[in-house]
Amino acid sequence: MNTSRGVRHDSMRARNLAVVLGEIRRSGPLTRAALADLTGLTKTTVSKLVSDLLEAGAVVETGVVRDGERGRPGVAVALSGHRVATLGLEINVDYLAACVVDLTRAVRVRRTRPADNRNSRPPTILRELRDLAHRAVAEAEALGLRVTGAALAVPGPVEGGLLRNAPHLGWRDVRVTGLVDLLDLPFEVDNEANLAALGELWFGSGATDFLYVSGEIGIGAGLVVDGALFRGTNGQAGELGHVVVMPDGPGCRCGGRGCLEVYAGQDALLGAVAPLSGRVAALPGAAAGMPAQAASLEGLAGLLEAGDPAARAACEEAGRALGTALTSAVHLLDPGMIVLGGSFGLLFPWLERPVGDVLSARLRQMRRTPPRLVASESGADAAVLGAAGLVIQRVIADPAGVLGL
Amino acid sequence: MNTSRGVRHDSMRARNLAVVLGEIRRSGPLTRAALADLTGLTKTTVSKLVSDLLEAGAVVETGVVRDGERGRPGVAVALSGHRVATLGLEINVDYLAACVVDLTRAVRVRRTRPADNRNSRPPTILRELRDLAHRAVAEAEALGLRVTGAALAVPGPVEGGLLRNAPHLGWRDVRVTGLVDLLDLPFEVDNEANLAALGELWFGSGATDFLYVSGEIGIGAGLVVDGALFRGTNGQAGELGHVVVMPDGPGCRCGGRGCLEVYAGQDALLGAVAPLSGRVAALPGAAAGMPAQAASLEGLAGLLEAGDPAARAACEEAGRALGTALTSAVHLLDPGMIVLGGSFGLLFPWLERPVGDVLSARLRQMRRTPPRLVASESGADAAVLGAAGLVIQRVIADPAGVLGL
DNA sequence: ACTATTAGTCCACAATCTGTACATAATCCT
DNA sequence: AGGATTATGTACAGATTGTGGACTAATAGT
Repeated sequence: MNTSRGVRHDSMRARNLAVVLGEIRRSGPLTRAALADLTGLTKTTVSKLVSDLLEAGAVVETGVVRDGERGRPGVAVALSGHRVATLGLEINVDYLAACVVDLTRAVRVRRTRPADNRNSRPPTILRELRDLAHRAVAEAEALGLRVTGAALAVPGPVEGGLLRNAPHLGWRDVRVTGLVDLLDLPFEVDNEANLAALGELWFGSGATDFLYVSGEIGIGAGLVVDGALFRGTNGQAGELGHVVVMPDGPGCRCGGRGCLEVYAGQDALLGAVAPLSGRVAALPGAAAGMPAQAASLEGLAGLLEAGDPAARAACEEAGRALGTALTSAVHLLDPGMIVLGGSFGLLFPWLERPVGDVLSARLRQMRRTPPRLVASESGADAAVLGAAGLVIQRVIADPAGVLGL
Repeated sequence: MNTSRGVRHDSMRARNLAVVLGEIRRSGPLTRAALADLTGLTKTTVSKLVSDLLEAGAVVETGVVRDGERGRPGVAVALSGHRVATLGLEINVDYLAACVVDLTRAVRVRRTRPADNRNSRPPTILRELRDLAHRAVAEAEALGLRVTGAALAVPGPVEGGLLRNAPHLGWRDVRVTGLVDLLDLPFEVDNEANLAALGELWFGSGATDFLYVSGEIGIGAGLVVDGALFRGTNGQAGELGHVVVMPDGPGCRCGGRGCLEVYAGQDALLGAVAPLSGRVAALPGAAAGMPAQAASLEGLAGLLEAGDPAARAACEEAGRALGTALTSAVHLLDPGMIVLGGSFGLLFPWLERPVGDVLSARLRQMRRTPPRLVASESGADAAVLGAAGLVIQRVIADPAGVLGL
């Protein structure tokens, strides 16, 4: 627990700026009078705070609100997308990505670079990422945006700026904060599953309480409770992939046996239909030249569409394993909803029934209603977007500090 | 998400009172000068705040600090146990309990009343609990204490003042907030496992990051991260008892199969040595006239001490199941430590090895070190104490509101 | 004894929010 | 159409609370 600092005049003002900006963010364009109502501050105070935010370029007046009520109409104030922006970055197994998002969470710049990172050494990739980041920032500046911070998504658990273990990259204990110096920006790093969950929060359906299940090559999850990410004690919560499904099942690369990943990881899913790969290649969805993984996953989807019994059986088994692991997750984490993302989002039509069946059979008596099961609304870029969104959140939570008010 | 209110002068002051009081709580007796350093407030402000807290009876001056440094010695200020207190209550299967705790978290009044609540109807029990509470409050007042709030621990999940489902009491959807009117105090209700976790936090070893496992008749758990309880979306997180250990194992009363409770619940543990109950009764520990459950649990412990192979095998199996469920819990919740409480605390010597073996075998590769496994420091009264402590926390977090400053 | 150093208090001052008053701009009602 | 009503947003004086430097008090070192 950190030392809790007292409130002084300047921090009172800083807090009130954040409250006003946060309320504008949360409840769309609002008049000063409405803001005064919502925040409990007086109209006078709100006026002063809003005029500071206008000057800083954080908000804009969007025009007079004529709502049919009588009385003088107010002037609506909304977040401004013209000045403040943040940078999201991602290192994944087969690509690097960068994006710039403005204060309204509109995506302004997107750059992706395919790369087979399995065969590269960390310094090389970090150099490439830095180039990508610089180009994205330059592009944003050309649009008149000021990039105020950055965050990076990596496919593995992070502890103090150190990527602890990314088995699919073959990296262990790699320091990934070197970008800070060059970009000269506030910088954060976090697990891809965590940031993808935040991507779903801010760029998805609008739900504020859910467990986002990230089905990539490994399986991770990020829990969002009341709009905030739950990280656990060491920031390693949500490792759904190694929840025990069958205590004496087949061995897993984590050293355990019968983990979820053994039954529902991408290798397991694709391996189950491997004998059919000839057929997969012949399907129209499987274009030549694409990375092997993606082609195979699309191939699997194609087989499923075509009603292939082996593919359906593989999905059925993976789905039931996922349902079993999610049962434990629901009991322990108590999520408001379950969102299947990544490859599980793609395969949702074939996973929904087996997963849902297991969940409802096992949870029916304990809970009035088991959490709803839905497919992710955000796509493959959830993690980069979540990274940029995380920094936007920091700006909104402390406009005074970040924008120098 | 609630409307976030702006900060006004009075809430600034309220916050600063809380900051000062919180710092006194956290870092023991402190001089005003030390408080100014820690909070970032000036000596002047701290002096004024402290004098208000002194007047309200929240703190006392404990005397001059002569630390050998040169310069005028300061006067240490510490929490006062003389005026402010709170009430903790508990309904469990075989007893009712009440306790009064002062601001220093010293237990001032303790009352327990054995009762076989399995065979009673809610109104009867609630009436008895109210009597117990009134007697405890009267006793506290005789000590010069002012009881400012109360909390109640119940053996089942709570949603909005409603005890949803307490299978071992046979209660469903019972409203347990009726005590408020009579006591005329702020009042809260929560799950016994959650409050026992808080009991461990405030009355146990002093750790601030752990998963408290409550082995009662059912099995629950409460996660504490950085001194705060994690409750999940509906306050139902930590239901360790129904984490899946073996997907197609024996049926559980929750409607699932192979839940942890099936393998390590009290019924399972005692049932495994049931054929030996004749021997149990003959052991010195099992005095006649005690409630059946307690006698059996002690009996089991007696058999274990005596090296009984069947009892040891039962513990071994339960321990391995617990280890399996805890593996999933560690992956999902990322606790800093695991504390075994309730009957698991009692049986710790025989559980430690099997649980620890499973945990370290399954977690070794994923984590530098698996979370440490320890027995609870607090006893059977963890939940009542946690309830009273919860209200104390409320007072410390908002002295202005509670004490009327 | 004298000096340096630290604790705690006093008082004038500064920062910020509040509350009332007022100009402004709609709708409602006759 | 015109006045009454109602709501928005700003101005100005006032209230609350924290700040900062000066001042007194109490101790250790020289």
